[in-house]
Amino acid sequence: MTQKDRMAPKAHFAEKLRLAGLRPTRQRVAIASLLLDGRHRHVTADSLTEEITTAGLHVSGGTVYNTLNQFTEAGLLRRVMVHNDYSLFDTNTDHHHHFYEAENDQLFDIPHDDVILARLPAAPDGHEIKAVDVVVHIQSKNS
Amino acid sequence: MTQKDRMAPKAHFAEKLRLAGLRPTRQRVAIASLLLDGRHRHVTADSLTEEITTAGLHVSGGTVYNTLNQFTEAGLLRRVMVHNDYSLFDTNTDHHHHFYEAENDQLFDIPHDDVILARLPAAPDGHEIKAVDVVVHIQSKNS
DNA sequence: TATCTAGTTTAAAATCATTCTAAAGAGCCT
DNA sequence: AGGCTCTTTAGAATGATTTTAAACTAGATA
Repeated sequence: MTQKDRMAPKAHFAEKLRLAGLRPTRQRVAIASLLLDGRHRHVTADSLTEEITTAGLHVSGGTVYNTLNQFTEAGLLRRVMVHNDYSLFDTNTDHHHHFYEAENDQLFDIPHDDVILARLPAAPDGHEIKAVDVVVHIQSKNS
Repeated sequence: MTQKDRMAPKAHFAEKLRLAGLRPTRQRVAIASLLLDGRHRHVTADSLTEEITTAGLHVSGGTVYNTLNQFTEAGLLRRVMVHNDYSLFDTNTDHHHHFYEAENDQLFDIPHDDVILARLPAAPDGHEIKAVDVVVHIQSKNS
């Protein structure tokens, strides 16, 4: 992560979107510059809308949802499955796992090498493994 | 799994519910006898309602949801997180993992010893690990 | 640069799983 | 049986997400 990456201009994100097969519209570039700046975090449609508003911009609700789905499909974001109240997206698309604390609906990344899968099943006939998600459910000790 | 288990009478399920701290109402016993007969499968509120109807019974929608949640809380069922369109419940509460095929929204159990976690992270300070869920996402080879 | 067209955005309505509500019903203790 | 609390019920409400149809725009073409 270089200084240049963090300070990347709109053109940088437009290019990133083109490479992902997405037309770089004003809205998508705006969202990309908020989400794809290299910082690792977890967002929801709601929290992203807040960020957009805070940045003094406006993007319709439908577009926020569409964009999150398109970015995910394009591999720019990753959907994290921990509950089904609403969708969570991870700006870190590298292979990693999560801690999930249900009490406070909080999600934490698990440090890179802290999970080792010594054995995995073979995929069923005619199938191949696309990804392996490990979710470690935690709770505070005094509960 | 004995013949007796499979043919268990209502009284058996009523007792099971009592042990779980749930008053054995007509509806709960009916649902328990459908779901807790020892067969391992995955159900949704919708598929369960169908089963109930097929059995010639009727339980209101709200009660189906309540019951699934109560059974889960009591440890009689397990909630499986693979997508967030609707909730999936597993009648197998033993520790095991899953294959998930998004294309057809299909879930398969992973045979008991086919996943070995050789290393797990320590839970964050003040927390303890409650469960570890592994979901292996698969897709058909020709896609 | 003007024009065209397919892809996008928009606000609002629609969808759909799930939860809530208030009234009627049923366990279960005495 | 009487009574008290927990449950069930149908229907309304909720809330995240998707869809709609019309207005707009990126980008290619003339």
